[in-house]
Order: sequence, then C-alpha cells, then structure tokens
Amino acid sequence: MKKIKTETSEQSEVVELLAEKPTRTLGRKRDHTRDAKILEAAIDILADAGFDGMTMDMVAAKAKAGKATVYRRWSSKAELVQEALTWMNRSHLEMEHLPDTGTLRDDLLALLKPQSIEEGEKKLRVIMGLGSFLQQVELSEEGGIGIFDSWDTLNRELINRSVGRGDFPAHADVDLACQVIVSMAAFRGLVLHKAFDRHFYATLIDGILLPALKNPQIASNNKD
Amino acid sequence: MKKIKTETSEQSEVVELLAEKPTRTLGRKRDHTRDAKILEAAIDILADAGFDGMTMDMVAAKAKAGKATVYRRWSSKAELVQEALTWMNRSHLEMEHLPDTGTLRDDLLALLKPQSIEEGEKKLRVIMGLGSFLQQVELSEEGGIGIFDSWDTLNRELINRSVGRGDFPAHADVDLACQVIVSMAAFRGLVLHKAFDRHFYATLIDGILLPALKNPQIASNNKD
DNA sequence: TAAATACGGAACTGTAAAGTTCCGAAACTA
DNA sequence: TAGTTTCGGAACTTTACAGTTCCGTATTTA
Repeated sequence: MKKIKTETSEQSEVVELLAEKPTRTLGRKRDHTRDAKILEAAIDILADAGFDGMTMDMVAAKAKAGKATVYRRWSSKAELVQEALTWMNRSHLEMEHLPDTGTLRDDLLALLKPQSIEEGEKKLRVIMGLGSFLQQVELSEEGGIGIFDSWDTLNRELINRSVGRGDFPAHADVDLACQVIVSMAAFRGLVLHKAFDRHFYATLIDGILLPALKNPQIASNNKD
Repeated sequence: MKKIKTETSEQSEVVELLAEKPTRTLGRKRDHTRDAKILEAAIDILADAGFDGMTMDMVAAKAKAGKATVYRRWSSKAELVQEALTWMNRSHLEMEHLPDTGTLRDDLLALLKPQSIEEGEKKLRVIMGLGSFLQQVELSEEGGIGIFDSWDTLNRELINRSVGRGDFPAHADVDLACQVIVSMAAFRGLVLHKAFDRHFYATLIDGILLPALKNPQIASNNKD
C-alpha cells in the first residue's frame, strides 16, 4: 500500500518507473504458518473482549508476532477481523459420517458433541462482541450469518432425511425448524447465559421441534 | 469513580469529615426534565452507533446539554448507559386492555403493533451495538437483560389465558413457547438483520407455536 | 557473499474520546 | 443581595490505541 516513495537518493530508479517489475523472488519467504496463529489469536481475543476491546497489540502478543508482521498481512484491524471471521467459519463438515440412529430425535442429539457445544459458544461470544463493527462494515454477503452454517447444514440434512423416510409430512417447514434450533441456542447462550446442554436440547426437540414438524396443517410459506 | 482526591489545599474541611451534612437546600435546583432528554439521546445514539461508537459529546450535543450536566448525573459512560438501558425498558405494560380476539393466534399478532415493532427494532439495535460493553459490565441482575421482559410477560398472559379457555392441553409448555418467540425475534434482528414483521411472526405462530402447544405428548419438564 | 525480504520486538506518532475544569448566565435560598 | 448550585458551552488534560518506523537477526536467491 502507498508504496510511492519519493526518495531522491536513487535517481537510477527513475528509468524503471513504468516497468512494474515486483520481482518477488528475493529475500526471506513469508511464513504462512504465522497467518493461522494470528487469526486464531484474533478470534480468541474477539471472543472475550469484543471488537472494540481487542487491540492489535493483544493480537500480536498472543500470536507471539510483531505488529509489523500483522500489518504486513492485513492493512487494518477491520481487514484482519474480516478474515478472522471467515477463517473461524471454515467448516469441517463431515457429511460422510452423519449420525443415523433411526429417529430424528436421537440423530439431532447425537450431533451435540461436547466439543461442538464449546466451539459454538465461542462463536456466539465472538458475534456478540462484534457490536459496532457490524454497523461499520457490512459483514460479508447475506447479512452476516455464515457462522452457524455448519451446524445448520447438518441439522437440515438430518431433518430432510427424516422427512424423506416419511416420519413427517412432506410439507414440513424444515427451514423454520432449523431457525428455531439455532435461534434458541444463540439466545440461551448470549442473553440468558445458560448452557445449551443435552437436557435443554431434548426438551426443545420434544416440546417444539417434533410437534411442529408433525403439524398436519400447511403453514404459510416463510422463506424469510 | 476514583474520587479519592488527595488535595492538601483545604485543611479546614478535615474537621467536618464525619459530619456528612450535604445541606442540599441551597442554589439552583436540578432540572430533572434534562435527565430524560439525556437518557433518550443516549438510547438514540446507542441504537445507531453502538456503545463504542457513542461518545459523551454526541450525547450532550443531542440532548442540548453540557457535558458537565451529564457528568453531574452519571459519573461515567458505563453508568449512563446502564441507566439508559433501564430507562429504555421501563415497561408501559397495559395489562388492562390486552387484545382479546378469541383466538391465541390473533391475540399474539395484535400485540405486534407497528409502533411496538419499530420500538422493538430500535431496542434490538441498541442491544446489538452493546457489544463489548456486555462483556465488561454484567448487565443488571439475573444474567438476562430484562429488555424482553415486558413483551414476554404479555405473551405469557395471552397464552395462559388461551390454555385456560381449553384451547390447548393444560400441560402445554408455556415457558418454552415464550422463549421461542423472544429467541426468534432476537436472533432475527441481531444476527440475521431482518425485520421481525407481521408476516414472519404469523409463520412462526402457525408453523411452530400452535403445533407445539397443541402437542398431546407431555414434554419433559424444562424449567431451565 | 551481497541484496532483499521476513521475523519478533520496541519505540514512536497521531488521533479520538473519556473525563475535568472553567466560563458567564440563570435560578434558588437565607 | 450575597452565597450557592444549576445550566449550556467550550477549552483543557489524560489515556488508549491504530498504524508506522526502526532495530538486530534470520532466511532466501542471485
């Protein structure tokens, strides 16, 4: 950025002004394993300090990097956060070994591994702390979800499979059901500060999700 | 905050240290109509700039007050915001004239007045922008925010009345149903950045709430 | 082996905003 | 009417942090 450099010491370069030869093959190579360390540090700090509570010094320190190293990769805090969020949402979807217990209820519960709960709560804290950042920078496309896509996709897959088996009417509103799961998890974590644990999830499934999916009425189309 | 003040200029006061006589009857009286103006200004700015985007100068300017006037009432930005949030949630619960259309569906929808939608969205934007503030200061008691209490109470009233009429089984999980409403509204506003409008609410009621309440099964106890 | 670029670390600059203090004017009380 | 507290407004101080620059060292290519 802004590499105009009005130096007068080297006049010999004037001739090459229009050459535009970056000649990138020189010097020490950039260590791209540092990228992940820095992004990870950024996510950690975002999770428990929020966007405005996070300083570039914190990130650099946590990643054991110099600030110059950070700014060599991302030209601003906003850019770093933007990419950190993308990195956080890189999904390791393992569609191959989906749970298959025979009932939707147990499939959904099987997806709730302790590790995924912990990770999900961390993501929630990150989003929660984004606050004013979201008002400055329009977060990626689609209004900024993407963060729940991974879980949401798996849930949708399980429910669709169950509907396909004939467990529920074909007109069941799968989208809305998926929204309920994610919304309840988020609200419970962010606002109520309670864990989205197995017991609560079972109550939600039995008391809300399954009855809603079983509903013989055709609910109006919801698509947002 | 940090009002220790180790001044040495006035030794005469030392004698009265334990007197504690504010003698408040002197001088111009504080104009308490300014309080509301300032709190309202704070809420407005919180709504479209967030906690960290809001400056005390903005608040003072918007309320046409001096900063000294603000700090005479609240000793810090955090304190001001704290009270502004409380003030925002002062509920004008009009339990007397609850809607009574005869069906729960229409009662719930009737509660969603255009004015309350607009107000609700403003509140959501405020919460959205709270971001890091929530991580610093544990907001109000009970872990929750209380911002949804007003609406939640009315919803619970309507649903209970409907259950009392015999529209739904007596074992219907009213608490959980209320949680669904509030959670979906919050998530939709905070994360999806979409309006919680009449159409979506109708879809939610028809597709989720009513089927869940109608559920003949006894769901496990959920009480948190 | 020399030039170029990377690294972690630290010092530095510039700016924005929290919080304080002072001003002249207004309002209240003894 | 004199002393006290309020008001809006503005100037001021202090602090924190984004972003830049420089250092000594390590790594890579020509």
